[in-house]
Amino acid sequence: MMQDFWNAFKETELSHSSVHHLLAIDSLRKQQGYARLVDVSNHLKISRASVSITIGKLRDKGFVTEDRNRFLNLSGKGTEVVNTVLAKRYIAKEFFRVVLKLQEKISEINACKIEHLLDVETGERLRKFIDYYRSDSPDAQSFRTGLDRYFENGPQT
Amino acid sequence: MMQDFWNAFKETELSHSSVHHLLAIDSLRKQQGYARLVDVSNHLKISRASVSITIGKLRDKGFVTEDRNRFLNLSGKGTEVVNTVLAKRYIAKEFFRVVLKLQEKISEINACKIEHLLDVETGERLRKFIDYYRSDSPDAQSFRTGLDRYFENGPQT
DNA sequence: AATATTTGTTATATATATATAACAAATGTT
DNA sequence: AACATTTGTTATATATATATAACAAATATT
Repeated sequence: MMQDFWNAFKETELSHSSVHHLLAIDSLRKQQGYARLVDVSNHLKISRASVSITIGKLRDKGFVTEDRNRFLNLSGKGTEVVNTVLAKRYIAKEFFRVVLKLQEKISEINACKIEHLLDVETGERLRKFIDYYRSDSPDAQSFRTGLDRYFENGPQT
Repeated sequence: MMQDFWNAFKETELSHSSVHHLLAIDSLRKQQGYARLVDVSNHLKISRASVSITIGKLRDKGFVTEDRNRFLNLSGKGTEVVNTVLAKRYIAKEFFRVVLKLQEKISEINACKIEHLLDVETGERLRKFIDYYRSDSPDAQSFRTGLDRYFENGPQT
């Protein structure tokens, strides 16, 4: 009983790899309007065989659906997972790009690395921080200018 | 030839798990002056068998040494890895704790999650950011005050 | 010293994430 | 329609990170 509950609970926990499969389906559907298994395979650069197994599990767990023509889609649950992760990725990327002023590409890579590790509270706090940092408040404006100078020239003793 | 070079190069790449074994040895030696296999096992809450295998590999790769009495220590290489990771962990923790004002514990957990993912450039940039954020510059001072208020009260339209 | 406990190793097993090979089903081409 | 290619599945294999069990070696207790 306890065991069943625990397993049901854990059903929602997805590995980093599984989440990437969901993100691939989302991304492909947004880009080209559909996502077949082979598309996911190419997108992630993982063999069809491996993708087949992972998608099979995601289907069993109810994150992914498949229509008569084998086109893949996300269920409500799947969409929720993807949106949550994308939101965190976006926040993290903004931080690296806008605050730390790292290159677009590096910001993207860093964000992908940590997106799935941020808990909700941390994500929200980071969001708030960035909001304030980018705001029109005079505090924030002069802090940005000062930070820029500091990044370029270091401490001006 | 090319292959050998590549393998030699990759020898330096350690998994997250392996790095944690090195960190455990470091931490134990700092705390209690020595680190045996069983201590690492207890510290990481991983079976002795598993630790034995991992430490064996780390010994072969030259990250860990063992004296006549089987006490473990880090080699120069091992120490370097540990110091690099600890520096990143420290920076990340400071960010969560001091800038985002998250709890000590949560900051620690977040830092452990991402410590091994930060590249050098990002780590340095984050370090610089925190330095400026904490500085006595009037910019930074009023930004901190404004941010605090924002965290507590949200946007004051 | 004899016995008990702790420690480290080895063998074997599991789960995850991947790969290749073989094959059937679907699709496309001539 | 016949043949070729693409697609998805299944079987089998590898690497990593773990576990338990059994056992030998070291250490501690009586």
